[in-house]
Amino acid sequence: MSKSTEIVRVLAEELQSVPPGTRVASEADVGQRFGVGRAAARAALGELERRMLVSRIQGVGTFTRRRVDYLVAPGKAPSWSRTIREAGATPRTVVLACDEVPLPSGVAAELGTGPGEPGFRLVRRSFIDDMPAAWGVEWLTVALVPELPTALRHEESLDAILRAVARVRPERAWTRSSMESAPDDASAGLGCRPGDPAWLIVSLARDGADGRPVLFTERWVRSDAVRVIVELGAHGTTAARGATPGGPVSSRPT
Amino acid sequence: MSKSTEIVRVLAEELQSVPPGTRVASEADVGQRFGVGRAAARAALGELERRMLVSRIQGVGTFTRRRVDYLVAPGKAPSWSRTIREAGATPRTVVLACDEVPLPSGVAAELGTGPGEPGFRLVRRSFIDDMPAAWGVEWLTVALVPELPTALRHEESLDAILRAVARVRPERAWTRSSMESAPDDASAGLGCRPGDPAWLIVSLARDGADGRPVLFTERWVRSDAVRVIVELGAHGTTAARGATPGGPVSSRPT
DNA sequence: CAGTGGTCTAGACCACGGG
DNA sequence: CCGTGGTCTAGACCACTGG
Repeated sequence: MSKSTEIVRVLAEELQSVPPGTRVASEADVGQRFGVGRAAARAALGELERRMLVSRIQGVGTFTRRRVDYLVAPGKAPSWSRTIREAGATPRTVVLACDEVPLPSGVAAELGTGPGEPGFRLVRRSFIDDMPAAWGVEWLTVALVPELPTALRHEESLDAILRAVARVRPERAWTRSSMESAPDDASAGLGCRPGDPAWLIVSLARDGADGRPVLFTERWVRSDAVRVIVELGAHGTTAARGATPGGPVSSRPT
Repeated sequence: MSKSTEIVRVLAEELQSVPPGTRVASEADVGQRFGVGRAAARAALGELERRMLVSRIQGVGTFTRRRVDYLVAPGKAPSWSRTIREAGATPRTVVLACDEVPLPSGVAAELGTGPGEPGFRLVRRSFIDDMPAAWGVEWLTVALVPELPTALRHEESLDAILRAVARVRPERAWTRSSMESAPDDASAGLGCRPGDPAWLIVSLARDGADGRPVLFTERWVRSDAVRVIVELGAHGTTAARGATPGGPVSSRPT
C-alpha cells in the first residue's frame, strides 16, 4: 500500500461525514499530518478530485463537493430547473447568446421543418448552487415562440416559457447520452479544463399533446457536478425500483 | 501554455493517425524529445491516459487504445457478444462463478418470482480484443435453464443460450446506466485500479414474446474501453440519426 | 501580502514484465 | 538483466485568490 493510497483511504473516509463545500486540508497540511512530502500529499488530493469527492481551486483551496443526481428517463420532463430542484439543489441558467438564424439542415430535420426556416440558436450556461455545471446549444423555431428573447428576460426556464407562451408540454422524444473528454469550447463553457470528463446529452423534446418536435438541444454537463443516470424502458412491472436491490453485488455506490 | 500541455497537444495530434495498440514513446523518450524532465513527460502521458487515448501498463509501456461504442437502446439486444461484434471488435466472456443459490428478495422481485426461488448467480468477465472490459453479476431462475452450467461450457453467450435452450427472445425491459468510481470488487474484476471511472449498468431483460422477466444483471464496464451511449425513446420520426447533425456545436467528439 | 494549487527539475527507489 | 511505469523527496518558481 503506497503512502498516497493510504492518505486517500483515510481522507475519503473522513470526507463522508462533512457537508458539501467544506474546506479540506491543504497540500501542506496533508503533508505535515501524514509525514510525507508535498508530492505524495498532492497525489492524494488529486486522486480525491479524480474520484469527484473534492474540487480544487487554484489560489483558494480544496473543498468537498456535492454531486447532484440528474435522472434522464422517459417520464421525466427535459428541464434543468425542475430536475435540479427535485434533487434538492438550486438551479440557475444564464443566456450567453440568443440569435435568430436560419436552422441548419440537421437541426431542421430533427425539428421537422425545412432547412433555412427561421430559428433561435440559444447558448446557455446552467449552474447548480452557483457552480457552473452545464453548457450548450439549444434550437427551436422562431414560429413557436417569436417573443423568446423578451420572455427569457423574465423567466429563465425554457421549459416554463414553452408551457406558458407556446402552450406546449415538452417531453423527451429522444435522448442520446455519452461521456466524452470535454473539447475546448465545452470546457470553456463549463469552467473546467480541456479534456475533463463530461457528459454530452443530445435531446429532442416534443409536445406531449400532439407529438410535434419543439426543441433540439446539445448540452455538455460536468461529470464532477452531476451524476447522470439514464433509465430506459418502462419499469412498471416489478417491485424494487429507484434503489437497486441490496443483494447482488457487495458494494453499492453511495 | 505549460510544457506538458503543449506535449499533450502534439502527441494527441500524432496519435490520431496510428492504429490501436501501437506503442507510444516512453516517459524517458518524451522527456528527451521535448527537452523536459521526467515529471513533465509523465504528466503529459498521464493526461493522455485520463483522456482515454492511451493505456499505460507498468513494466510494459504505453499504447494507443481503441474505444468501442456500446449502444444501449430499446431496440438493441442486451447481449455483450452481439453488441461488441457489431462494433467491429472481438468479444469474449469467461465464467468466474456459476452458483445455484436461493434468489435474494430484491432480485426475485425483479424476476417476478418469490424470494428463495432457486436461481443461478453468474459472475462473468468480458473482454474486448482480449482486454478485460466488463465484469458483473447476472441472475436468472434455475427453472428457466436448468442445464445452464453445462450449456456455458459450449456457448459463452448467455443471450444465445437463452434463445436456443430456454426458447426466449431476450430484450431490454429496463436499464439504468450511470458512471461511478469503481469500488474495490469491481476494479478487481475489471483489471483496473480502485476509483477508476466505470459504468454501472443495471438491466432487466424480458422475453420479447410474453414479456416475462428472464435475466437481471449488474455489470461494471470500463469507461476507457467502452464508450457507452444510451439512447432513450423511439427516434423514428426524423431523418438524422446515428451521427449527430454537423451544425449546432462546432467541435464534435471523434 | 500570505496562502493556495499548478508546474517543473533532479534524483532516487521500487514493482513489474519481457528477453 | 534492463526498460517500463509507479511512487516519493526536496526544492523551486509561478499564477491565482483573498485579505
